[in-house]
Amino acid sequence: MPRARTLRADAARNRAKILEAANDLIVEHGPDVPMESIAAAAGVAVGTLYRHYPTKRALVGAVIESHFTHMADEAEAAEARIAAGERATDALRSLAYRIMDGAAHNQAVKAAARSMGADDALHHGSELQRGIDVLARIIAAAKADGGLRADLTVEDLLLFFKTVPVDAAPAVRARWCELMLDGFSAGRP
Amino acid sequence: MPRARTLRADAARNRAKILEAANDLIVEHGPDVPMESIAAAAGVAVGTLYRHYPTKRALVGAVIESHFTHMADEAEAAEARIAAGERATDALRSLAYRIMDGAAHNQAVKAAARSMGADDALHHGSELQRGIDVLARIIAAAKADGGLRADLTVEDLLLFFKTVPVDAAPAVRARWCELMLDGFSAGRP
DNA sequence: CGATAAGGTGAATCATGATTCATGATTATA
DNA sequence: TATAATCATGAATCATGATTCACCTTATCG
Repeated sequence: MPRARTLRADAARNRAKILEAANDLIVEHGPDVPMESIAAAAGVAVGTLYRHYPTKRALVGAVIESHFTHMADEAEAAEARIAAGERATDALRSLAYRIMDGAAHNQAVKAAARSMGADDALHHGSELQRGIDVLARIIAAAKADGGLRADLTVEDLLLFFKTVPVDAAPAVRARWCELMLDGFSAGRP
Repeated sequence: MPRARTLRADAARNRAKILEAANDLIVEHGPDVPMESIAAAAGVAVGTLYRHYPTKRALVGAVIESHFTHMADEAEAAEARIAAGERATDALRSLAYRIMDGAAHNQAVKAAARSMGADDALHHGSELQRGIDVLARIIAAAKADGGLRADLTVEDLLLFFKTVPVDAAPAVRARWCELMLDGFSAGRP
């Protein structure tokens, strides 16, 4: 998705560095990282931030979107493994674990978004939708092989990702994931 | 728990109004409600806030503590019902639903705490501990009557309360609770 | 190699919000 | 009721952080 037309080489480089720095700092220091800090971390001046992203909200939105991209890719990879013969339920399970860390990060960024204005008004572009679509197919497949409770929906999965304990230690997070997935599995209604 | 000595009547009244206003506003408008707003909602001037709570953090801490008190009370009530003959597993289940809304609120306030400095350094006084102790006894009882997976711990429950989807609609929250509790029940390991 | 438009810089501006403090009420006693 | 503590008030102070803009740099292309 190139801009109007070719972006100058250095500009493209800076844009990437900014996005990365924004992600890192927001994840690590929470919603209130100053734009100045992000600029410093990216090795540019504030003005440059604003050339690429007109407001802080826009920057945060871009970071979120990049997470959705990552998650959607992860989901597609899982789907590919299913196509290659892996049991859908197992693929979903490992996908959940894989996405978890990404989701944890995403939540941190979402918090940033919330602490500003419209939290959900932020893009929610096609990337999220792409991920949701894939997820729906995987869920259907997992139900078909009998590993998932029949009433589980994509929304449930999304809720799962939404409630990932962001600040918990990895071990705690894994335990949480285990409990949650057990609630998802067939056996109960 | 009286202060140094008797608090002037009007002062006590204000103190209560402030705590209530702080709770309401933080829950509704998020971590960044200005002290001015809280003061206005409580019907006092900012200076009065500061007479009762030396910093914003202190105020938020007090609000959190009051939530812990509420939750601990709720847990004790559940324990009483068990003593009165209710099945422990059922009591735990309904307790979870009961605490959920309170926890949702509490999370909002915790977010406020986090957005400032030390999030866990805030009190965590005896009220939290009281609740934890009761919870532990209820869990033991529920395991005894065979309704709970054997490896469930108090920490798991705490994690559950910690991850309540704060901003979700009540129906969504209920669904989430159902899924989670199914993960807690006996049947899986 | 220039010319030039695209890109970068960072001090200055502007807004918001926590916290303080000199001054004016109220409540609780003697 | 008179007086001393206690409280309450809110404008002023101070700090922080987003955003802008007039002025330099440099990539790109003939």
